[in-house]
Amino acid sequence: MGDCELKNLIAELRKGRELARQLQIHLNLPYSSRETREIMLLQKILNSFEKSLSIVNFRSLGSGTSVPIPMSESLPSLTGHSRSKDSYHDLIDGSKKRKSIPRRMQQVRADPGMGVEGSVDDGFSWKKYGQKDIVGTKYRRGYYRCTHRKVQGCLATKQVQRSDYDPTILEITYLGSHTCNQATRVLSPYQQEQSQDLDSVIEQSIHSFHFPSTSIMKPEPRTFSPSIVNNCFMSNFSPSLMSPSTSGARHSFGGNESFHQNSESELNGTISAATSVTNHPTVGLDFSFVNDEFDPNFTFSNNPGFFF
DNA sequence: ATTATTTGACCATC
DNA sequence: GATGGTCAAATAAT
Repeated sequence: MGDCELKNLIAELRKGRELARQLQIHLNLPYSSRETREIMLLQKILNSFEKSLSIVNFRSLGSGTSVPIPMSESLPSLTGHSRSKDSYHDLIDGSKKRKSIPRRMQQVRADPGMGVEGSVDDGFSWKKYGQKDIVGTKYRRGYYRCTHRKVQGCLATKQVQRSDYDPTILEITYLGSHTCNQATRVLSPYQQEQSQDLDSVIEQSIHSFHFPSTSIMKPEPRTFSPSIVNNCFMSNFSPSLMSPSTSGARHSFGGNESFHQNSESELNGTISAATSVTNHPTVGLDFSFVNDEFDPNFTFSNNPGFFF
């Protein structure tokens, strides 16, 4: 498929997706008052568009297109408050653009009965340092930091919270980039490049639509994606990038992640990390990577060829 | 005994 | 004052 055709196809898919979203808005939510069937249909329509875009974009990746993800532009409502003494937040406070936080969210689906949130083995070792009840959400949020924070000064943290809509989904927000040797271990430069691409691709498989309770309960509407990255999509990737298991996590929980750099800060130069190459079958998991609201005006200065 | 997690207090921000 | 993020003492797990 030529570039032109591909772009047209993507443009059409995006148009369809936006129309579906508009329909969603015109249905005059809150959803709770709507027929479940309507909601489900609408979600299916949106999911179809998202899947299509994911597939198409994956193909485009095969042709060498690499895609940066505007995660730092997203999820403003998640930004929350911070302590100025924290060096990570000092970075942010230095520039007034809070949205430039290297923040990344993904959703991980776990089979019922699987480990507690936060025990996900995503290839890095984390230490829990707190948990908090968050207003408007059913489940408390767990706070984790890299276990190498003390020794190596790694500032990477993550927040894990069970989804209100689907308790089997864990919403994981990664903050900051790993500067510890976890970030570079095992992976060869080639693998790191691959993992970056994988990360980019997965980010594009985002399915953005408003979930009812979120729109109602949170201060600002957020967009979430249901877990739709299907097996077909994921199976296209190298298993070595799929399932690390070198951290001390006790629960068998495969995953993949990498971290986007903060283009404006000292975080520059940190290496996007993926997972170890330990090859465990990814069982009982369904990963979904989440982005915020689609922004048609968003431009990717680093990559003019970016589609979504 | 050591390590990890939980919990309430504290602090910054809004 | 409400909220979210972090600290550190208490507790639990190994």
